[in-house]
Amino acid sequence: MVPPPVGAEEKGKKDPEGPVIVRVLLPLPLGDGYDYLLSSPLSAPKGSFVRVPLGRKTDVIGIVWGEGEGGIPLHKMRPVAEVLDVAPLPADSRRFVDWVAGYTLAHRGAVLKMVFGGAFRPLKAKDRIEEAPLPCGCAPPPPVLTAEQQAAASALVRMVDGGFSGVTLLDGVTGSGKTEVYGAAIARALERGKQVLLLLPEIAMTVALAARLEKLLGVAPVLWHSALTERQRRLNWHAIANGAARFILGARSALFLPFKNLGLIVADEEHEGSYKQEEGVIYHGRDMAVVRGHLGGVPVILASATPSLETLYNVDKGKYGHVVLKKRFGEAVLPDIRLVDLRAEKMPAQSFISDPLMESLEQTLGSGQQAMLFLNRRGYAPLTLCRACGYRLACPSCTSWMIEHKRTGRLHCHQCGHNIAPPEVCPVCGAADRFAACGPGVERIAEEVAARLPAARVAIMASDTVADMAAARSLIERVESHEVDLLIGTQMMAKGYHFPLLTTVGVIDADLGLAGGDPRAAERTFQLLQQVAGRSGRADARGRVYVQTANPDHPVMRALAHGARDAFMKAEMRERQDHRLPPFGRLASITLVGADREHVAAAARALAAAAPQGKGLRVLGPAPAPFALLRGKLRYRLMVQAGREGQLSGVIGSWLARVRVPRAVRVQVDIDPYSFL
DNA sequence: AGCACGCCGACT
DNA sequence: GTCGGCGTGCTC
Repeated sequence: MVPPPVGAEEKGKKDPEGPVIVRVLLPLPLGDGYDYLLSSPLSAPKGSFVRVPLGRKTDVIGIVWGEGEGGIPLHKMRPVAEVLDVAPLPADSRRFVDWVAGYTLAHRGAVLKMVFGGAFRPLKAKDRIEEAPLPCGCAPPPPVLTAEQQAAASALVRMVDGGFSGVTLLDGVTGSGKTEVYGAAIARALERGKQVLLLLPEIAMTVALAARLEKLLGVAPVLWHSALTERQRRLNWHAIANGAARFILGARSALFLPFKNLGLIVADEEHEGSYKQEEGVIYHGRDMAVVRGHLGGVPVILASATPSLETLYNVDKGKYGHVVLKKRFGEAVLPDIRLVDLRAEKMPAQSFISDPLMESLEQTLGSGQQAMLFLNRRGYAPLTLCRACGYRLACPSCTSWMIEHKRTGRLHCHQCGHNIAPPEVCPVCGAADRFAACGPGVERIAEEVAARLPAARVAIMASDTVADMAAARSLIERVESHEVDLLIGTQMMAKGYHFPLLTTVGVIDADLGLAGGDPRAAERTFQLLQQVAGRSGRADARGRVYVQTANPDHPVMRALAHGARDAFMKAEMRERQDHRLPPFGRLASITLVGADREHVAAAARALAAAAPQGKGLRVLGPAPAPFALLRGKLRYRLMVQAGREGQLSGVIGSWLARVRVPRAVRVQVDIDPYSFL
């Protein structure tokens, strides 16, 4: 710390109550905050919320992060205007902000912004809620658990009791009742007066699970996700900060909330790629949950039926505990998974449902049960081309095709949302009526079902048909109450839903996710298909799954058909080890984004020229990124490959600091990229 | 992130 | 002659 100017120092010596200089972190991407003067009678320990002037604004809220750092003339320093009547941000929350900023290379202030939850304002007096003890004695009776569930629940409860701040994988097959098992650990943490955070990868699932958990635990969870209104957001934020909220169910951003006495974190569906935040501060919700737990001395439960390879690796290494549920709950057994070899099926053109699958659908619906068809493609057809000249309708501002949607009657870009009316004639050759829809999307499958199973009541579940949580809820209810016979959907349908009457699942194109050079493709495809398969046969009737594939010998398909998850994961792990890919090595991607190709390319070259040398470090690229054009911006990509040891973030941070990149080119760093797109 | 300053094109 | 584009720099 640079000593304050002489005058101030003298004053400070004479008058211990005199002004002190504090470092205030602001929820803005300004780096590490600014120094402000704090004069008596104000006092503000670390973590205090303060109102400070900034530029022409007088009402910026920041947090006292430490002592002033000096290095700025006293006359530029402005005074703290007010110390807010809000509990200071606890030390573990502050350490978490520091850690995440250091790791992700985001501005510390940008991370603090997440702590503020987007809309921090002090509460009005009438909205103040005092900390309320849990209503005792009115908890619902604990659920009836199987012996296997009981053993698993006891192990997790012991972890909570022991105050063991480690990570445990709750590894239970689909339909094994993981919720009831981790529910026991949540109940115990609540009994002990602790706050519990339950994370889900997507907000669409929170509402359905909230109702189930309230029934199970007798406590309605406080929700935290991006769809809250500003008032709900403010009330929930303060309830979490003052401890009134005990049980919080949220999306990944909930990790940054100012918990008063957090005692347990559960990350459900821990393998889900949607835990990865891909914009702004780029982080993986599951990994940061582990960090948050570690920094707060809080146990963490990761739950999944198809754990990620990284998590299984940590189990193998003995770093994570492992609690296993091998059996489905009650009478249910795991579904029978059959591969349908698309090379051997003689399917007519424009037909995508094979005979074995169609027969099974007829039989299933005929006997009053439900079925589900899975295809991870929205819209009617993924590609529209001109049969006269071969031109493919593409988005003008993205590297992507325009995708026909019957629902809107338009062609949509799935990257930027740009949409157009179907053109009358080919924009290249002028031919009329020569456009051909190539391949199926969920709408086209619905069309085929309507033609071949006209009596079936069909619903489509995709992000465009289920725009908000109310729509998702109402669709789920329609399926639950058997107003729908056949559900056709994309991956949003794969997650956690429990439809007792659903016995048959068809996977239209199991090979879809395997194309391209993504090293995680096989793992992801396996997890997704296993989850989809797991929607079937969750009550007493055994489920049947038809997996249509042109690669029945692919390790993913063989593993699915034989229920050989562990062997498949072991083989994947060897592959990763051979290529020094995560978790055996580390990756970071650096993407340069800008409107001017020359500027972006020049910045990428400059960065590559200054690349760090060193032990086990490799910098690949620059090359045009997979979506080289996105929303009209050009994208170049560098990949950094490193060994397991070493400070990857630090190395990249100092590298970027050495290179001057014009402001018109944005630099996006993704430490531990999940998707290579 | 916002906001101001500053230097080059088409308008009352 | 001005209104306004967004490139650059600053905010304790």
